[in-house]
Amino acid sequence: MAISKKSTSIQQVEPDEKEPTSVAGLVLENRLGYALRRAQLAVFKHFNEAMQEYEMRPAQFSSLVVIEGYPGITQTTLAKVLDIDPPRIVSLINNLEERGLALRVRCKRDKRSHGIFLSKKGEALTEQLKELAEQSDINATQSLSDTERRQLLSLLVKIYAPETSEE
Amino acid sequence: MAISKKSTSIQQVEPDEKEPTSVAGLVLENRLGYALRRAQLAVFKHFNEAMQEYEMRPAQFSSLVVIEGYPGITQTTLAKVLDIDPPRIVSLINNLEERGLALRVRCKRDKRSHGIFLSKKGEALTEQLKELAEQSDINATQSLSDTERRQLLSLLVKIYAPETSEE
DNA sequence: CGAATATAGTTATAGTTGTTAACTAGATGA
DNA sequence: TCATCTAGTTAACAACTATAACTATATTCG
Repeated sequence: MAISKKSTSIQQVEPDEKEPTSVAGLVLENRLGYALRRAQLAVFKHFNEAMQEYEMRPAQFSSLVVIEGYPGITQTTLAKVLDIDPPRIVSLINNLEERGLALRVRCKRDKRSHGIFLSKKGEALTEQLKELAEQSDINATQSLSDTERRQLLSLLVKIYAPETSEE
Repeated sequence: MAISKKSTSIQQVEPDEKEPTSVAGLVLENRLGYALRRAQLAVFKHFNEAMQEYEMRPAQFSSLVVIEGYPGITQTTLAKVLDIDPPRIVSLINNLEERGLALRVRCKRDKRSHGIFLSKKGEALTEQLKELAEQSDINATQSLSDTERRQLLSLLVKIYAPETSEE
């Protein structure tokens, strides 16, 4: 229950003596959304450090992985798979193309659309970065056992893609 | 393994016939960072919809909850607890203060610092929103059982605050 | 056929967030 | 007292996301 203090009429009050430094004991600790956000930021921090020398952002890496798995995928489909808006795909692919990692190939049948492919260089880099990313995930979750990590992954997939996780 | 296609020399290629619409079967499905991000976005989406009529953003709500738990907390400490930068706190508290939900009280002992308190209105709203938030989390994770939800929360806390979760 | 409609990709824009540097007022300690 | 430190603030800026609108092609259907 809230601590009643007639807050609105207080003029001069000492800040609380206890100086908390974590969310321990607060309702926040029981909020799934908050915990997800904090955990996500912690894991991304590791990822970004691991990828720093490759100048690879999370969304760029995800794109590489999807393109590797579906060579020739169109930009629209890539946007659907990654659940991001089409305009974001443009600069994403521009960037990968400028760096010689991916390339657009105009589709013969439907000249509006492009198939996206990885270059040899892109394929090689993707292979390399996938291992880095996996290691980064493990480092970021060292307080978890392998079993716990697998459990966590399975629970998360159930949340964001409930239909595909029922196999 | 990557499908070899001599990508760099291709001029005209049909996009793949299969049109994937999810990350099912891809390496992405095994990436903890990606799964965390997608799940977090999904849960936040529910939260934002639930809070829409109150114009309450995640960080504002988190602040309310922490202030409720530690009345008189200073802005610096709040920043530490929420793990955000001090400049962000300023506009956050400004907003809550403008809306009559919280108030700064200059500390007698150290006139540089402010204790932050909830107003009566802020306390009442926080109580109300906490219930909304909990319901929103449950709605966002309907594919999870209560046990799974508790498991997930405990795993997440282990990641972002490993020391406090060992009790 | 050809006009209306729809789609893929793009551009431009702006709102929102997070980051950094620097400033002010007050505190601390030699 | 002077130098240094800290709490809070301001301002500038980089990054991300969302929206609207434009182009070029494709499709539908009278």
